[in-house]
Amino acid sequence: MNKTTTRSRGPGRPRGGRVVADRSQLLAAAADVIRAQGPDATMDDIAAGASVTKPILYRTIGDKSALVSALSESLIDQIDRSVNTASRSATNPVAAFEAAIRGYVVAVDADRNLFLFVNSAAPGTDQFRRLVDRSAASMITVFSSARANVGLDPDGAKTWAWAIVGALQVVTTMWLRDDDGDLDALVRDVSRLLWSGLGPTLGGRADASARDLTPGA
Amino acid sequence: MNKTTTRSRGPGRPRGGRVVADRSQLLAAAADVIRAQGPDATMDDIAAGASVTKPILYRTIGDKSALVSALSESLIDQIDRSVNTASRSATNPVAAFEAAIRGYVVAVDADRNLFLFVNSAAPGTDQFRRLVDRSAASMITVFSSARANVGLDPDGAKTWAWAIVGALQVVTTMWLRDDDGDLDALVRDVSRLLWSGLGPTLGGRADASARDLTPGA
DNA sequence: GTCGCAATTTACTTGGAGTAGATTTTTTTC
DNA sequence: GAAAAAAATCTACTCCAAGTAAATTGCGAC
Repeated sequence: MNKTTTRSRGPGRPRGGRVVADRSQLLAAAADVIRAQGPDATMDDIAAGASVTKPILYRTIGDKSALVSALSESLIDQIDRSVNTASRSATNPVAAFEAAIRGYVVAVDADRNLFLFVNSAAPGTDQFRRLVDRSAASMITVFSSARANVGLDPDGAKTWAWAIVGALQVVTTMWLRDDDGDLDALVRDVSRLLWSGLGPTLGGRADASARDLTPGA
Repeated sequence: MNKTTTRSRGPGRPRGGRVVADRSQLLAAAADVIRAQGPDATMDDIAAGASVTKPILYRTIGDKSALVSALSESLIDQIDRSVNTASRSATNPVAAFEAAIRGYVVAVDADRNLFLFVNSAAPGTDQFRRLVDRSAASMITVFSSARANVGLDPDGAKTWAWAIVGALQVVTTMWLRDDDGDLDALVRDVSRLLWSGLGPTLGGRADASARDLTPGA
C-alpha cells in the first residue's frame, strides 16, 4: 500500500478556476518541509507538506534537480545578502573579507537543512556543476576585473571562485557537524588562508594583510 | 525478470576450501569496472564484473559506502604518492607547492572515474565527512606543527586542510568537465591563491612567494 | 443539458540497494 | 563408507524513492 498522502480534497478541477498551488507557493512549502524535516525529505514528503500530490509537484516545479535549482537560487541570494551586509559594515578590506566569510557561514548555519538539501548533489553531476557555477558567478565578476587591473589573466578568476566556493563548502559542512566549534577561530583561519592570496589583487597590500591577520599584532 | 548476472559456476562450496574471491580481488575488480564503465556503475555491475553475485560482494566488502571507503583509501594513497614525488623534485618551497597541486590534479585526471565514484557522496553525509577527514589527515599533521612553530593555534590546521581539500575538489571537478582547460594556468592560479596564505607559515617568506608567483617577475 | 478540456488524484512502473532462504558442495563424525 | 553438519554460493525477493500513466472529477462553451 502506498503511504497515503494528505488528502484535503478529491480529484477534479478545483473550484473557482484557480489552480491549487502555484510555483512560488510550492517552493515556499518545500523549503518549509525541508527546514522542518531535514535534508532527507523525499518528494513525497514535500508534496504532502504542501498538501498537494506528487504529480502536481512534478508538473509545477519539474523533477528533483529542478527543485534543487530553484531552492538554491533563493538560498544563494540569501547568502549573498548576508555576505554583502556583513562586509559593508567593515572599515578596511581585510575586515570586510573576514566579515564576508563570517556572513557566509552564519547564513548557512541559519538555514542548514536547506543548505544540505541543496548540496545533496555529488561532485561530478551536472547539478553540482550548475550549483558551483551559480555560487561562483558573483565572485567571478569581481575577481575578473580585479585581476585585469593587476595584469593577470582574467580567466583565472573562474579558478579562484571555484576554489573559494569549494573551500567554503567543505569548511562549512565540516563545521556544521559539531557546532561546539569556535566560529571566530574558523573565520579567522579561513580568512588568513585566502586573503593573503586575494588581498594584493583586490586592493589591499600583501604585507598589510599578513600583519592584520596576525593575532595580537 | 532480473538481469542475469554472469554465472560461471553453480552454487555450492568451492573446492579446496578456498573462497571464490577474496577482498582485495573484489576491490581490484570493482575498480576496474568503475574505470571502464564510469562512476555510475551499480553494485550489480560491479558484482557481475567481478564474476560474483551480489551477496558475495556484500558479504566480503560490506555495503556501498564501505566499498567507497575502501576504494578511496587506495585512491588517496595514489594521489599522495603523486603529490609527494612531484613536490620532492622541486627546488624551492613555492615550486614544491605548485608541483604538489599539479600532482593532485594529474593523479585525479588519470583516474577520473574512480575519483568521481569515490566522490559520489553528498556533502553532509557521514561518508562525505569521512572522506574529507581522510584526505585532510596528512595535511593536518604538517600544518599543525608548522602553525605551532609560528605561534598559531594548531587547531586551525584542520580548518586549513578542509579548505584546501574543498578547493581542490571543486576546482578539479569543474576542470574535468571540459579538458580543453589549460592545466598550467589552473595550477598557477590555485597556487597563487593558496600559497601566500600558507607560505609564511610553512617556511617560505611572504613577499618571496608573492614575487615568485607573479608571472614574469 | 452535454461535450470537451483542465486540474487533480490514484495507482502504477522503474531502478538500484540490500537481504532471506534455498541449493549445492565440502568436511566432519560415527 | 554413509549421514549429518557446516560453508559458500546463488536465486529471487523486499524496500524505498523517483518519476509517470491513466482514471476521475469539475468547469465553461454552445
